[in-house]
Amino acid sequence: MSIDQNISSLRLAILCLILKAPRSGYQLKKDFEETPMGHFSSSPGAIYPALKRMEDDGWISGRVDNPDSLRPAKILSLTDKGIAFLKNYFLEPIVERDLVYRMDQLMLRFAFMSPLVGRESTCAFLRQLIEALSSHVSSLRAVSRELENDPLEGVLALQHGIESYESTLRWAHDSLSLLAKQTQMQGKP
Amino acid sequence: MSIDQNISSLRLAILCLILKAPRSGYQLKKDFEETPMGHFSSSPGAIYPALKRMEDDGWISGRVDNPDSLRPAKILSLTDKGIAFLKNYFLEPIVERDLVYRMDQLMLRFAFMSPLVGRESTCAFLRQLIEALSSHVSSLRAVSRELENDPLEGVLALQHGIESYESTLRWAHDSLSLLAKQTQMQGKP
DNA sequence: AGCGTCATGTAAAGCGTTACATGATTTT
DNA sequence: AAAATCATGTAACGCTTTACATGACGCT
Repeated sequence: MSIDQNISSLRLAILCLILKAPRSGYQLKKDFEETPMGHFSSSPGAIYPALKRMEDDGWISGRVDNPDSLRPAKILSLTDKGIAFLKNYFLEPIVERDLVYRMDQLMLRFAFMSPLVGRESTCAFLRQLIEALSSHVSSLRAVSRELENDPLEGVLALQHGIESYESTLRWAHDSLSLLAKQTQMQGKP
Repeated sequence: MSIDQNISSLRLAILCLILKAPRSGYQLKKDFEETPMGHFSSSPGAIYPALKRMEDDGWISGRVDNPDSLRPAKILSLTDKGIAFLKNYFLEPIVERDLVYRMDQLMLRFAFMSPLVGRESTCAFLRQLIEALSSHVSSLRAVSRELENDPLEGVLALQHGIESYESTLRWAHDSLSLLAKQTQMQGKP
């Protein structure tokens, strides 16, 4: 079903950034070091090989800017294939696996999807997220109830997980209201 | 300073589980599949090599249970060296890096440290965590304030990060009160 | 003259994922 | 009799980390 079974978070973060605006490997490195996207940590030994592989895959292509300059930078842009990939990726349904293993990728999707697939799809994404989170929290609570004679610290650690998902759930509700309101206002100026 | 620069989450999770009670590779696999520790996902191709490496490092050692049985299981226990490693690891100070890149490891520490280093140290751990989280949230809020003309979705994604840390902060406060109360009560029966 | 930054990479080693392999036992 | 479970692993591949390497430019 899903076109990409697995894309690494680093690859996705890179694609998202050069979707927003084409840039060089060095600029990507800076972005990861200096912005709140920091936890897609990255050394040149991760970024440059990743760029090469994605160029080989035909998702991005580099063009040397200012070839005469003595310090030429290779500016990377998405190819049509790369754009198509991202579009498909952004529109995939959310499954429980995503919540547990790939929350970071869900947040990347949310932060970067609107320009490519529209605000409507972003709202749909949030509605799916709310659905998935609600059901996941319920099942975690069920597990928690069965842990009554486990060590207190273990129960509390699970409690932390539950509260994190609940916090994300509240955030999704709030963000959805905000986006929905803004989208309406854009419709009626 | 820090004795272990980097231990993988899988290695740490395995050590914690066999600290709680010695067990086989297969049992570890089951634990990761069936308990809320699920996100230390794991296939045999991850667990068995990790066990082998940790045996080579001298942290754990295996003893075949029921050697006569046709289905012998190799039960792994911590060595003295492994226990010493874990003890040191549990007592390391919390740094901002841990919050951003290794929250899962912090939760493992919390869940499993008490039997080895005592409730007092666990409370100290929570106090450090509260300290680190407070300061991290402040700095994220400062970043957020500078993002006023960025796309709404980007700002909201950062907001999600902030709220997650705040939720963890609330949890740490609550857990500390609970543990402190319980520890007191154990003192005066 | 030296240090920091721009800019791109390579090499080695370890870790994780997916898939495959084996063989006995228990359940349906 | 077939399927699931117990129990342990290996092989190939890709990704990440750490460290190293190169060279030009800009500031002090």
